[in-house]
Amino acid sequence: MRNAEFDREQVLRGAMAAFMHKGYTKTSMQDLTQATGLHPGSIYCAFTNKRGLLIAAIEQYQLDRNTQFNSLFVNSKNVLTNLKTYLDQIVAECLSCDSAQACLLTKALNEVAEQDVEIRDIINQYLQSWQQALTQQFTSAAKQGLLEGHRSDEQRAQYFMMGIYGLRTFAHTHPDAETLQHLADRLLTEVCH
Amino acid sequence: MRNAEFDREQVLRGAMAAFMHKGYTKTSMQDLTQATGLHPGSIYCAFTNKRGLLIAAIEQYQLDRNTQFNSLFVNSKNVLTNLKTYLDQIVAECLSCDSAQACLLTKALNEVAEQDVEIRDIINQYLQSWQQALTQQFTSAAKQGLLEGHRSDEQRAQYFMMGIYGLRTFAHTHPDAETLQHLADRLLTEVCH
DNA sequence: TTAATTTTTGAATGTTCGTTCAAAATTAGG
DNA sequence: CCTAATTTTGAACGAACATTCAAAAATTAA
Repeated sequence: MRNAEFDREQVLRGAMAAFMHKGYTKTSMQDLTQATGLHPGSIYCAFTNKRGLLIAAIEQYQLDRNTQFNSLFVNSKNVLTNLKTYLDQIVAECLSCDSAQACLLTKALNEVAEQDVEIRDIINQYLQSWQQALTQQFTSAAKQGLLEGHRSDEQRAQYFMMGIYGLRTFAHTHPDAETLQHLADRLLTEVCH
Repeated sequence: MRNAEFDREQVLRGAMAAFMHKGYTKTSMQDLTQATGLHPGSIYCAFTNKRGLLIAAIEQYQLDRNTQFNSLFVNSKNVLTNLKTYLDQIVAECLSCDSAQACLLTKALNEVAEQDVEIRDIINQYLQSWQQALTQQFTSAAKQGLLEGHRSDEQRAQYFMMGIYGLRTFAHTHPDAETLQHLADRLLTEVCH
């Protein structure tokens, strides 16, 4: 008997970074051996193939994002303050120069989802659970009397997600703090009215 | 002497469809010979290489979109009515089953722009001219007294574009007419306030 | 009709890709 | 301290890839 030597999370974060930087198709196994520190055989032993490594990396990404999300919203602050902090984090991410600019879920959704139903379903499921988490926040905000208008919490969450998707794409052409921050602030204002 | 036999626009529309359907990297030259009806040698003769064909296809895409945009906005109707029609067209596009669901500009921006500065600059230029065209429409709308609030026309155009980007991504997970239409209507309402 | 020029054709090329596999290394249980 | 079980290693593999190129076909000008 023998246990695997590598740290699974560390390996997956390396793969995540590679996939986010180059995209799935353009990331070669050579890139992945370098990014993960694993030899080809080990990758195939642990993750079946390149596609399996992507799926595992997407899962890890979702876990990390979930942790980040929860740690932001478990406090007792005003929900709107938390939502603003959340958006500010995304704006900062869009402006950062490392390859975390893009969301791996939407990046993979754009690239492989049209060709691979199984991966699309996995990503859709993660995005759906993200939407539900956001909906809960708007429910809390409503209970705190922070929202105007008569839209459902789900509709607010959907509009919010649409805005974040758009913000990330827009950042490609306008990687400018002031512009992005203004759009983000506007989005938050709008979604609460 | 001899002129090329093929119809350039027809060839580029075929290439456009292939790139939109499979993405740049996953579209093989074999796919492209089939989509364009041209043999490899002819493609290389006319467009230098696969990358050159993408650039030409992107240019054609922008020309087609521009024509479509102008033909919608040259009429004398209420600008808001035109903007609504424009959004409705995009919603319908997102729901269509053919490979025109995605915008080739943003699709290529996501896939190759991080690795290819020249293509990124080309796409950014096209998106910028689209933003300017939208800004003009908001300027017209303001003159017609159709807008409330005190945001600049450019800011409205940017928010509008962000919304469209987001709508297209959101459509991947919610390919549902009612949901998308609601988001689009909300976007238009918001951008005018 | 001919000659010059250009495009078309599609097989061939070298490269890179994802994947495999048998041997070597490592570890845990008995 | 073995032995069985599992992982690691990295060279090797066939397939698929973008690209090339020389011969053939087609067009135009003379």
